[in-house]
Amino acid sequence: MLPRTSPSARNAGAKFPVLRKAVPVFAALGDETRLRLIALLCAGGALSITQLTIGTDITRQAVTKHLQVLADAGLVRDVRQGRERLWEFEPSRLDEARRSLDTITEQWDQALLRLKASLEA
Amino acid sequence: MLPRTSPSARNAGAKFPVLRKAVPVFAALGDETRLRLIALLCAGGALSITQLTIGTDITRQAVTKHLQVLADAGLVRDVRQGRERLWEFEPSRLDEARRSLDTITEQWDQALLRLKASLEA
DNA sequence: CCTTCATGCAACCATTTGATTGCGTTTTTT
DNA sequence: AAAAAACGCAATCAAATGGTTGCATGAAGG
Repeated sequence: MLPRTSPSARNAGAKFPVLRKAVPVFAALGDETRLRLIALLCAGGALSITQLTIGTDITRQAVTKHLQVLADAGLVRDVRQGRERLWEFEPSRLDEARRSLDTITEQWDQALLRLKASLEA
Repeated sequence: MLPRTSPSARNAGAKFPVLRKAVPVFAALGDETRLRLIALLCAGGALSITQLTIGTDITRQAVTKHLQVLADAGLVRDVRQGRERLWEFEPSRLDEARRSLDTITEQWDQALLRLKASLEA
């Protein structure tokens, strides 16, 4: 394996810095519990940990950890208010993620166009 | 914890079946190696496992496993050709994922509008 | 035929992840 | 001041994940 001739690996790797940045966001969204949290915060404004725990079958600490993952990905933000800690949705990173998907789709469409052109030539 | 009164948990859970379907797709995209594979297949057409391994610092078997994850998420498809197994990008699930992000953003925008309306009232 | 190239399969390993329990701290509330 | 509510921290644990090595298989090519 690993032949020294590299047929079609064209400088791949440092090719998509934008995509790279979206990795933690996708990872954070790739969990049912976390997607549910996002959906809740997105529709219901700022909610506390206790409120977000209600209706789930996991503990408050588990919810806390998921919120931390979402916060690390920049998808939510916490606001301390008295003895409560309210969490709210932060849409900017999600927009970036969607633009990443757009980029991939564009690459794909352009590849299809090139293929089509080469067939017609 | 877990007070029996459920303040703002409004029937959450079975509320977003569409989002639920996107979970494995996001999970598959939430890895740098796999995003790189997607980008390669997206730009370069069908490639073999050996070709996809070139330029990486991981083994062929590791690449195989990542391809399997992508295939389970419906993001890639394999086509056997002689002794080679070519992998190609499959755009439909990615489109679904983008629509999921759109749904979340729409929910958010509507929530903002409701908030604005309630403030003006 | 025999070699080579591309892949498949299985065992194995370290780390990460999702979740728990127990206890301590900080605000409210009475 | 004392009780309760909301939360933080740390230890712990099982399962999933990402990766490896070793060997078997299957198709091309000389």
